[in-house]
Amino acid sequence: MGLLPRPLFTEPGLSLAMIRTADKHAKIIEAAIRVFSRKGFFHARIADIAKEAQVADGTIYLYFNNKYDILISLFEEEIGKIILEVKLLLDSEAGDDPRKMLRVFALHHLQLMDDRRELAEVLQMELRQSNKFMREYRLTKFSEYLDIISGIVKQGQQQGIFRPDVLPGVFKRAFFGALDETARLWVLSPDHPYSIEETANQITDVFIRGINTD
Amino acid sequence: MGLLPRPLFTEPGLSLAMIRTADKHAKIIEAAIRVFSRKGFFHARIADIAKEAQVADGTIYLYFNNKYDILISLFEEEIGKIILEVKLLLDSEAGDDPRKMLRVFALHHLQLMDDRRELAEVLQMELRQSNKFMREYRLTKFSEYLDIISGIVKQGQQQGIFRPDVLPGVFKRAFFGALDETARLWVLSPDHPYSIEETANQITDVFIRGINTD
Amino acid sequence: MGLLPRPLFTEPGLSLAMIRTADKHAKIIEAAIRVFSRKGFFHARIADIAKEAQVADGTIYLYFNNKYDILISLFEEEIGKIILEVKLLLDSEAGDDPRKMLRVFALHHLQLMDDRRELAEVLQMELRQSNKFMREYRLTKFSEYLDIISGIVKQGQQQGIFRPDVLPGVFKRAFFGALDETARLWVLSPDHPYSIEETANQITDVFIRGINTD
Amino acid sequence: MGLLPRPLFTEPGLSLAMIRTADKHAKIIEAAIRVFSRKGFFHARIADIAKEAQVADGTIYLYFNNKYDILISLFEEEIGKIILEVKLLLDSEAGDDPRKMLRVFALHHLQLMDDRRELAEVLQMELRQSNKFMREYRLTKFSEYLDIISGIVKQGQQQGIFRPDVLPGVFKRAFFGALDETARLWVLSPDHPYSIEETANQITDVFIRGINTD
DNA sequence: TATGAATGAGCTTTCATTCAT
DNA sequence: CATGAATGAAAGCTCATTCAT
Repeated sequence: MGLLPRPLFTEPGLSLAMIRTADKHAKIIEAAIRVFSRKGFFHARIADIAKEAQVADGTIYLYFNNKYDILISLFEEEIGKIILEVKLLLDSEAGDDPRKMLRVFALHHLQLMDDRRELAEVLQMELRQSNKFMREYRLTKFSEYLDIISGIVKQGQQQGIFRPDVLPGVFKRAFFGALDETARLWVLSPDHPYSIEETANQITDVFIRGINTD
Repeated sequence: MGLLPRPLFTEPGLSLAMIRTADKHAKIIEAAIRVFSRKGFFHARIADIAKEAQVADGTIYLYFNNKYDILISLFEEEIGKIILEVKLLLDSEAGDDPRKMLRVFALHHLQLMDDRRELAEVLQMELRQSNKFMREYRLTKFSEYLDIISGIVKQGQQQGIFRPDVLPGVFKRAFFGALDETARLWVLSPDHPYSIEETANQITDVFIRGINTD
Repeated sequence: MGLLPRPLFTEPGLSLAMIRTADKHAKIIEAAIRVFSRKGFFHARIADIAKEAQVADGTIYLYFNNKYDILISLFEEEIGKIILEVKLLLDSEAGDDPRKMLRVFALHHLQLMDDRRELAEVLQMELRQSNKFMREYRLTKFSEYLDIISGIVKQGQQQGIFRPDVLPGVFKRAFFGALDETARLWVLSPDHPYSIEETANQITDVFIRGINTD
Repeated sequence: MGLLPRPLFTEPGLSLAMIRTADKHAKIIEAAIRVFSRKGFFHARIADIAKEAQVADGTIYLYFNNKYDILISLFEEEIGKIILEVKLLLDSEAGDDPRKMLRVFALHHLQLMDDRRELAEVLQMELRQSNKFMREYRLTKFSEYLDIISGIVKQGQQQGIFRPDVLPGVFKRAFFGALDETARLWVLSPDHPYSIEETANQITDVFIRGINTD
């Protein structure tokens, strides 16, 4: 018995059970993204998600309180990951140039919406409803995402390259709205007439010209 | 029965019955706007709408095929009215100046979203879902609304005052998205930090600078 | 049209619709008694009651708020009827003699439990649980029923034929408990070894001797 | 493995394992009494009982076949203990006087219902249902408990101090019912208006006068 | 023995839609 | 045209029980 192979090294505080748990939580979220994108939140049945995740219906309730909780968790976790990604990208590719930063942000957002079509669809379709009907959940991650944009604007204004009379709180919504409405087209009709880079540049060009001091 | 009073004169093609019918149709649409804005489409019950419209549940099915049909009709009719309004306004207030036209469009859109809060909420929350789940209905009116913007852009490009490399099909979505995301803030938190005019100008300024030739 | 027969006289405030409604309410209560007696409240499904009452599942919710509400209504209504019955009987058969009254009460209670076996079973099995878990409902009718007994005792004490040191509030529970536990035997094993009259007399004899002054 | 310490001496037929087993069996029963009294049998979850007993859910199934089995075991074991107690008490305190015996029985029953409120509640609420739905289990202990009363009556009749025409089988139910319905009041509203002794005496007085020859 | 994650059958309740009046 | 009582399909969620470890 002592001869049975045992792991020589175990990550401290990360048991097999925890791995499995994390595994199932993730599996359910991923399944939910697929199902929600296919049928929408309201038409999606718990049974659909369970089937897609290859678990029993009841298992879902070991990881989430209810159907809404799946949606909210999905939002917060996925947007959380996106925030990390885009921040990393801004650091590594945009230097200290706010114009470059807007460009990077726009390209990343559109690329993401294109690459992860199913997630995009869920965000596009369900985020608005949720804000209204699940007030208890604040969708804090989403705010955080928008605040990256206003942060860039403020930085540009401090550097004197963005017009100081532009309100960052208004700009962030306008910029995000412009990108998101554009991406929405792709969700509805998957083949885009222009390339992602082209579209991202078009939009960023307008906004940068619009906000530049000169 | 023959003795019952009948209208001696009838507008051709518009009988009393039709007026009454139109009356109830409108009453139900208005009720639906209020109920959908309060509870969202999925949580709204036909019984809620019937109560709000002061008709019996069954009466609704004399004017609409089903619950979805109410939503679609609501979209098409209300957006139809908005299109008429904004076109009239563009004619009367913007002359032939595309810059002025964008300004008028933006102000009108935001003012509308502010004035008709309940309608705004329904459009904000339900339009996206519907696009996906009711493909049979094309939401043609919505496309028509967006095309007003691209029309303005094209006109400006022909006049040589807007940069020719801006794609009108991209611009229309960006501009609408910027306005709509901004208006969405008000739906969620009714008191706006800045005035509507201020906000409309901020956004239009950015876009006009962004698209201007020079 | 004026020649169509119309009811010449209509009971004020009792429309056809109201009769139908009362009808269905009663049908559901009766069905519930049968189903609850057969399977017990917890094992009884709404679908069972609906089937037994020959209505759709949903119809039940037009008349009752939920499953508990059926049980509570059943209690209050049936015990209400029993109270009326026994009061009438006491008036007509017991004169002013409290001893006779106890006898009438006992016989009536046991006879009822024997005649309406299904109702008896429901009261026997569910009344106790309900008192505990549905505190919001006070089971006021049941208290009223018990108070008939204490009323008789008080009357007997005023007339000087019952011992004044007997507490009516204790006696009422003891007397009712004695009768009800006895009746419970019949619910469990339907064939009684002794006749109802014999049993009723046995019990009443003991209690009357026990409470008589002399 | 053979080197593991083993008890050098074992009580015949009572190994350490059996003691541990008995231990857990008892712990679960005690937990079940608390949980059933709090929530009722149907609303109580196995998980609740497991938590209360500080064992895992699955462990319960090592000691009981199913949820019903816990309830039945609880009944039989607890009533078994009560029978032993009351028989001991009758021997030690009532001598050969059947009147005294009834008095002792009544006081003991009421005192028990007052002292062990949680057990009382479970017996009050669940015993009746169980009789109906778990026919396979005969609740033999409960019959045995009632038969103590009829035994006393028979003894009194043999001694000529109780009226011979009273049927012991009827009397036992009446007496028990009277006591139990009285105790039920306490379960529902914990503060009793009269002392236990007073109440026990009131009831026994009535029954003894009622059954005495004279 | 002991554990507790996983299972999936089961049921109350809701509500869009129908239709007899 | 108008009514609203009746319908019954549909689904979220619970929890007793199992079983791999």
